[in-house]
Amino acid sequence: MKKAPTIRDVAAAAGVSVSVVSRVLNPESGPVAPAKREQVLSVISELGYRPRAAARELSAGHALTVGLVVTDLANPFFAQLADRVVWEARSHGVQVVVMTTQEDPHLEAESLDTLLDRSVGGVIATPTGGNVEKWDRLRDLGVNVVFVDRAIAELSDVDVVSIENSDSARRATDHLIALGHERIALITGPASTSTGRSRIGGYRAALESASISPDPMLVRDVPFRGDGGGDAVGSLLASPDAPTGLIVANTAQVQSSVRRLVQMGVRIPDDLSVIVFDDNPWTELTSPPLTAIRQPIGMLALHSLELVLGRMQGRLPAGARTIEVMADFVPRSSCAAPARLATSKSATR
Amino acid sequence: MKKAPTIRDVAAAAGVSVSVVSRVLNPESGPVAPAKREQVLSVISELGYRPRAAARELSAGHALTVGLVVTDLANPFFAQLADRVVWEARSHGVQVVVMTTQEDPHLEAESLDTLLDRSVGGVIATPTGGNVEKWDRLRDLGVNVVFVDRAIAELSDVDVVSIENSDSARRATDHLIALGHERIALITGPASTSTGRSRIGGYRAALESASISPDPMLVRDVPFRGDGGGDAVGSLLASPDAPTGLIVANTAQVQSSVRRLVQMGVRIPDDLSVIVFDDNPWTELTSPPLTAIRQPIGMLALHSLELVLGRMQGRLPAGARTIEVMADFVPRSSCAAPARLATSKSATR
DNA sequence: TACAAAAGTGGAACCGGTTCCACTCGGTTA
DNA sequence: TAACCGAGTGGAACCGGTTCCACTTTTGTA
Repeated sequence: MKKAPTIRDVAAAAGVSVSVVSRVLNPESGPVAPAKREQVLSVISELGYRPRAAARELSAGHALTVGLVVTDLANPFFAQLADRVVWEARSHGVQVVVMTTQEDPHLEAESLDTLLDRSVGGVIATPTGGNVEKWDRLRDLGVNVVFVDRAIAELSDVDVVSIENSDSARRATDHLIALGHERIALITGPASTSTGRSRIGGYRAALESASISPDPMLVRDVPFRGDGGGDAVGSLLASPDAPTGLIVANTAQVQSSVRRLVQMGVRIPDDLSVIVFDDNPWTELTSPPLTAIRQPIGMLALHSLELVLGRMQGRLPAGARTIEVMADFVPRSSCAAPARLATSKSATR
Repeated sequence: MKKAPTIRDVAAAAGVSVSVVSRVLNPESGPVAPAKREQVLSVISELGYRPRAAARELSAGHALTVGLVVTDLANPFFAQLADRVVWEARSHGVQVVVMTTQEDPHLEAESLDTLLDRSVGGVIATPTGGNVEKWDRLRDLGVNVVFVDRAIAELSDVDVVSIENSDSARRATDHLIALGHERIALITGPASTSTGRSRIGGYRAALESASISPDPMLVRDVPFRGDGGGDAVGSLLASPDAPTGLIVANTAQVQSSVRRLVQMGVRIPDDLSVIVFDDNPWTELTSPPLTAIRQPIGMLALHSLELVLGRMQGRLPAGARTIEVMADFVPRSSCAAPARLATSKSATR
């Protein structure tokens, strides 16, 4: 087991001081005679020298690393987000430390402490909603924070990147209304999250424009974890006045909801028209392929990273920025006009 | 923006030397009087002191970090693997830096250099197959390497964790043979990978046991990236002597293959019986639900991390270890006896 | 030709931990 | 009572970079 060369090894081999080597490594930090620069560079490649990140971090006070804090990578949404973030970060020479919270504020707090130990320059996170003071402390210590997909009401001065939640929910609802649906159910994230509230808002706005009076029983805000989506589907369809259209706007619950629909043998779109917030590749392999709101995950990742890196390099003006990107509406075969039969059936009960 | 307290701040506030604080932090490194220990601990919690990871790394020479090198996190297999690795690592106080290679040896090499800069204690990787000398150099510099899912023939002295590839392929093949299939196609990973070869081996063994002569045209080893699976499906089914059974044993190509089957309107299992190597939750939401070989990803993650951490702590005997875990066979509705019609149709051509 | 400004260089402190070592102080043992 | 041992402590070097500063050598300008 060999030992990796250090900057002093390089200096000695090149017959210069460590200062010169360091200046070759960081060109902005001072002048070096062209001849010596060549000399040093050749010794570096000959020895295979690479500067230790830890040493650089120690003296710089912060690392060229960003933390990515998400619920879990088993969720395709976060997996793809992580994939894009890692990819973009790489092209900027930045590493990504991934932490998962399982939607548990306690684990989230632990993750933030760990990232603080590591002196990360920034954090991209989908916050659980707790730990308000912890996020504040993090920012106070100079860590740049960007929330993605969700925001926290109590932390209004944090950068946020998300899709246009209200607009997306509105478009999905409008689509069903245009097909003739009047009883449209919405399964969405907790009303305590900005995402949940905005999507409910967009849904309500669409109903109001169509002069359909909203039925609170048709709106189900379920937690991001657990089987809340499936349960909501079950209880919605068990109702005597069951909906003819369903929008699953809680990304984490799409799979659970669709699974329940399949298990119950619900015929789509005959019995129920369905729109899901998910661009999982498998949604078009189900039968029928599901009409979906596709979140432009690459854009979310790109903007998040741009914000974090921009702040880290101090090239962004002060003041929190909110970036909302458009989501795509992808019509497939899971929506149709409501069946006469279904309408009369619910009417006769 | 405040400044985080350092060990010297703690020492000063507690009226002791930094040595004492350090010994409180690392109990094995020396004695501390019980009274002073209490004193120091109380100052630590009062100041909210946390040791900087970079400083510790610098003097220790290596970090409490492991690198995870996979193709991409958009692949559910790697996403779940990463999820479990991150989770297990957390419970050991270890952080995970994720790097993706896009199956490109050049990007892989870059990732390894980066991990070296970061002085990671270990690397868990799905190797692309190239960079043999680079992997060697990494190990030579004291980085513990564990390959997961695949091995590299040229690197025989590296720990490997994978499923029982041969056995799994054999079981899938046996299942189709038992149903009466004789023309069974196999889509698998490149024959240059251990995984690909083992699965072909298991498949051939099953055929031989049943005295079915293998047809080389029915075995397609396609790259992990790209649309090789879909193309293979297309060309297999276009053949005058098309198979009645199909095993997709290249995890990365399952989605592409199934997509093509759906696009071509192939009736499953009437026209074709299908078994996939994938435990993607969506495989049971397709119609029909797909019979699958489920890789115990949690086990792969657990064993990989145990190996890496075990080596890092030097509590494992020398010599490479190979761990193969059993995969589950999950029968669903995508397999049936071959249709007479299909048989006669292919016979009449 | 004289002198100021700029380019180039190396020494040394510093970042925040860990660890070796010398030292003091009590209590045992010969 | 002297020699010895171990627990407990603080000083200082060290890990491998970066950066400030003092110093020497060019170069440019009056």
